[in-house]
Amino acid sequence: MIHGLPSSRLVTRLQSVTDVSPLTERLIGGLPVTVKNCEPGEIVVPQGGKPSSCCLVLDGFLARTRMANRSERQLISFYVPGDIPDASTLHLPVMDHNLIAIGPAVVGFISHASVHAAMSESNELLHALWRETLIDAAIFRECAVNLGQRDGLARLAHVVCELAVRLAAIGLLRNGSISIPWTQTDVADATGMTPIHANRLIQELRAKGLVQWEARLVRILKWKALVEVADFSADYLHLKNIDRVLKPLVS
Amino acid sequence: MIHGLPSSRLVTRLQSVTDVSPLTERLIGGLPVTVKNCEPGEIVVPQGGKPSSCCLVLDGFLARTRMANRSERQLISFYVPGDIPDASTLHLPVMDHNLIAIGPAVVGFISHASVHAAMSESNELLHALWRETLIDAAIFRECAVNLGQRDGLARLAHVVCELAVRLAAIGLLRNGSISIPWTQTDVADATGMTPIHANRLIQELRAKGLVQWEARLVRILKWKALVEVADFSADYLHLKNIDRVLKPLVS
DNA sequence: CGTTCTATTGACTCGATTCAAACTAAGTGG
DNA sequence: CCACTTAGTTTGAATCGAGTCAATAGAACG
Repeated sequence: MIHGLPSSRLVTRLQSVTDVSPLTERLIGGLPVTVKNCEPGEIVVPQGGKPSSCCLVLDGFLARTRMANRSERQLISFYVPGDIPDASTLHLPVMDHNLIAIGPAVVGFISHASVHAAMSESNELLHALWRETLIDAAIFRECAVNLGQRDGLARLAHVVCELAVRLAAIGLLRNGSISIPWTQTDVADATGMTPIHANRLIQELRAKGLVQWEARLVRILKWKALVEVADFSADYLHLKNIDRVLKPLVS
Repeated sequence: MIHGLPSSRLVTRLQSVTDVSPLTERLIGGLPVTVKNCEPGEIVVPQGGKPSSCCLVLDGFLARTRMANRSERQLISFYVPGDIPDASTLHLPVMDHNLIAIGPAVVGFISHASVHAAMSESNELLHALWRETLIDAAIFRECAVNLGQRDGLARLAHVVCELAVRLAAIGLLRNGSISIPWTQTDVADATGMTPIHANRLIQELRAKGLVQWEARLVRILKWKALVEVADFSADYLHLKNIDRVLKPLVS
């Protein structure tokens, strides 16, 4: 459930990176949002489409996917509440990838026109949204490093670490657990391996006592050891107060 | 050698994506540029640094690299003349990766202050630079798809295809060849494999008659077949007049 | 003219995929 | 309420791509 204005999710997210002025917060609060419930697996914004609005994740998770060889799906990044995964359509009309719902999700659509209008009133908002797209890009880069240089177990652990930190940053980490309704096939597509192999590596993480991974709830048991296995550093997420964000994980 | 103003490289690049108004062109021409020659392998902009200027590639090639496991280097993307690889520093102060020179390169530094000043005079320029960072992000995404889903030969072919199209788009493709002073180790780091394996796959591309790969000159012999092997589509580069760009390659 | 960097080749090993199949959980409809 | 379907997870065995180790050959450079 979403309390208060849908757009408060966005404010929370922006505040995890930088301070937000009252003016900008008011402008965001004034944005007209069309809320939509999405089915698990639903294509929220399709590749090849030319959307005239941006989509803001309000609840649940989205993911960015692109096909290779007409059948292999690479999952490039996950999106959590407060993220605007298709902010790129403000300046690149055609989507070159899909945005899909991982499990049931709630999104809000905000027309490009109203976003542009708000940005013209607040330079801070403009820079904040640009910055969001840049952090998104940093996540893609880390995804490339992950897929190109780390072995299977590290890739898997890295995805868990990133999601944990991003959820912690917006206050959605519960009991040191991330609750995301992904299937092992989703995990496999995110880590560039087969579902069979993903399954075996999940078992290995469990056997090492690093995580508790039951159904779709992943509880982090040994954060430092997991970070070590994952070769994870949160620098690329460009969060402010990173120590405070990590505190509930380190314990 | 660079003819005319150094910044004309940037105008050429921007024009490959969208039209550029005379005002914006004039503003770009008025940007103060500090030119610097870079040694092969030199770190042009270091990870962890907080640059106060943007760097514009004038001649030669840069590459974006990030380390994994304290020793493995992933090469995420190449930069060609006209690109501004660190435009992200306009809004994210800390570099989370390195920019290095592939072979000798010439870059121009433009202070953040003067870029911001120019953007405040031309909304078009602001949107164009934002768009540049978004296309950069699209290249990272494709890099992730490449590393995660394609086999070695396809990854290698894909890197060649992308560079060929990007060079063609700014008129730097000569005789259907790309002339880039990379080592096979650079190629290996870009494709997520060992130099030994990169060498074997380069030989395979040669054996299939797709490319002529001698020293650091890669001539494309069979574009369509190479695209087929690479599973390449230029959509993610968001170029205008893509057919005209591809013409010298298809022949 | 030796030193260093780069390219190439061969043999061996191992991680990851493929193929095949069993098992669990959750719906669905008769 | 129970067969039946479907989606997801788990296990095993065989194969193959890619990495490692080792060594040589060539090119570039001071």
